[in-house]
Amino acid sequence: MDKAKQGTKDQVAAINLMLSARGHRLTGTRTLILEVIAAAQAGLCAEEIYAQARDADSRVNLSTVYRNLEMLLHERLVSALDIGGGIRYRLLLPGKQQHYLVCNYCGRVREVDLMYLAPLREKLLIGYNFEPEFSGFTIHGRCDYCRSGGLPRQEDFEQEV
Amino acid sequence: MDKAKQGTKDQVAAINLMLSARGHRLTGTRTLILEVIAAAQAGLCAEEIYAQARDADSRVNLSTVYRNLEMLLHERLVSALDIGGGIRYRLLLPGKQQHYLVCNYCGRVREVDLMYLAPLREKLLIGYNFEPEFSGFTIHGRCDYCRSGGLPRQEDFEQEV
DNA sequence: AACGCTAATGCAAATATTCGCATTAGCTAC
DNA sequence: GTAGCTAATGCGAATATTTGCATTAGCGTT
Repeated sequence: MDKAKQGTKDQVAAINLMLSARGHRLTGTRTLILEVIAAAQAGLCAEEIYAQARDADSRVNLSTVYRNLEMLLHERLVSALDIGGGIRYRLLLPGKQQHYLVCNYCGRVREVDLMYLAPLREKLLIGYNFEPEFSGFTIHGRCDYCRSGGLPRQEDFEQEV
Repeated sequence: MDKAKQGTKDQVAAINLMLSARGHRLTGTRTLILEVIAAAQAGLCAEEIYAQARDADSRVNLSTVYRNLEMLLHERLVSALDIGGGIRYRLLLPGKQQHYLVCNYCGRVREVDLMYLAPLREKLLIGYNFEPEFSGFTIHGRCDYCRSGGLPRQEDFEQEV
């Protein structure tokens, strides 16, 4: 087994532990779905996850994929990001939190350092006793490029995130 | 004509001006859809907007409603908020920006004062030359009630926002 | 007022997502 | 290891949302 595959397996094992601790059952289909998401470099849409999982086990059903994605989102183990062209899901591992700046004009996406969000967290805690869960958090706006005279409102710009 | 209706008409006229200035055409269907959204107290889902617009003109089509909602979101004239039970749309007027704290555990929603977000805006501008557009912005997390021992993970809690 | 360009519409069909329900299979307790 | 409970699954059907395309109708120009 190559290294990448082993890394995927390890990640999935870790997630399964977490799911089990939170009262979810570890099923074959669920593990399969997790493996597909963990192995992917970029974010995958529901249909892609379904297609790849079905390659491994033809009985896998699309609605099960959707149900698992919903659960994994709720447990904050995957993130969902829509920058046009549908929602794409990716693994959200502890220690490697993901926060995005998404440009409304050209679609470019970049990550924000958590440090930018930390003070907001403190203030929301103090002001509202509200504890934000920033995993997979996205902020929309106008990016450097578009503010600096880049082509405005260029649609359908996509990039690997 | 009663006062509320006049207020709605005024809002729609203001929005139409803005749309026109941005190169959109002012059509009957579009104005109808705007009137429905402006008249509503709470947020409406696409289907509700469709139903009400169709009452006024039976030829209105659901896909036109979706296309207008997409455009209005893009122009930041309406906000979309999903707290379970589907996406609900509402008017987003200048001077009355809306930013929400949404609890992931009980579903409660409350508004955040823009003042909490202002420093983040400054820092994103300085650090990334990124200008956030916070209209209709939502932050998910765990609310006061749920942090203070409220029933955890109570689903399907809904309230007027 | 008529003309031309094309955004916007309505309609139908294609996709995407959710739901109800009978069945299966993890997990716990014995 | 087996029995029982019920979360999770697969399947089909119901909704929700998007898309392609021919037609209509704003709006600027003449």
